[in-house]
Amino acid sequence: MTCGWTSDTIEALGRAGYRSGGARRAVIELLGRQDCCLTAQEIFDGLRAEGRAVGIASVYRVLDLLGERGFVQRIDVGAGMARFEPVHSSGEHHHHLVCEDCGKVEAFADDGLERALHKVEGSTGYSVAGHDVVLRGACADCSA
Amino acid sequence: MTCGWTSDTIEALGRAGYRSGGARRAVIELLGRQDCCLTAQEIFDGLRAEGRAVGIASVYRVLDLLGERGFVQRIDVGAGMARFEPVHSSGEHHHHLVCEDCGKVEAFADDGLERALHKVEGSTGYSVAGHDVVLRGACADCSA
DNA sequence: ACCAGTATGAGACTCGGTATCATCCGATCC
DNA sequence: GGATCGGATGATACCGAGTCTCATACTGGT
Repeated sequence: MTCGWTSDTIEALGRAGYRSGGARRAVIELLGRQDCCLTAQEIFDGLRAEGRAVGIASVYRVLDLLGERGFVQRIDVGAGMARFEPVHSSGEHHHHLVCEDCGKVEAFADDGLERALHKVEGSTGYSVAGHDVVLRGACADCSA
Repeated sequence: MTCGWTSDTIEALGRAGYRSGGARRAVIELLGRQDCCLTAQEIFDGLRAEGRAVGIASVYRVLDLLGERGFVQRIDVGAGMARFEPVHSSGEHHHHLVCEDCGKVEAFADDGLERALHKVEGSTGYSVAGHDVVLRGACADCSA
């Protein structure tokens, strides 16, 4: 899971002429260890917890850069703050379920849905770069 | 388009025991005249432009109430602010295309997509209350 | 080791959204 | 119609996510 993304990303940025400062590497390594989306604040806290004192501004800077370059995806589940997650080069790709009670966010993937989205995207008149799907509801725990 | 929603909503709130103050009615009437989503700020400005000096707090209060009751849907297209639009009782329902260049937001609807979503929703383990789909890309004008 | 220029972190700042509170006004009772 | 009660309203203080700025630290090349 973590395997390739972290090193691929660091390498690709290196090739693109970016210097490898400590903060950028730390954020990328932490992101590479995740399997679902994190908020900027969670990344900041996670790094502090590891004893790596990055500035919040650097976290946003790195996320911005990675977003531009397509290495992370920005996700908006509507809680007033953005979430970020690694984009794996395999093209594998998922969407999110949000529990409106406890705030939990989970991932799901569905081929039928992707096909339907792809079909729609061709007929919009936009050149569509990406899509987000968020299902809102109550998770198994909360609906009990 | 505007037809039923405005009066339906005002009536339903009346039946639910809410008093019909001027600000609430003004917000509902303005929303009823729209065919796509507005930000709270746009609603606020729109009402000021009409000479109806509502407070921004009232706009949010009304949107909150209408959201709870299912009369408006809150939409997050990721520009750092929420958008709101009327939910028509017909069940008719659409999603959004966002131009990442100019920020324009448009609506689209697709039955195949709805079917695919519905199918996924049954298999998640969540009791899904709703879904949002956002397609991001460049509109016809901007991609030219 | 030196230099040029990028990366970083602290903190000020912006702005969407929320909370508070005194005042207003609509509905009801008389 | 007028008094009264309680919800509705608007101004404003406040909060917090995210951005901007700038002095300093560090990287990579020489």
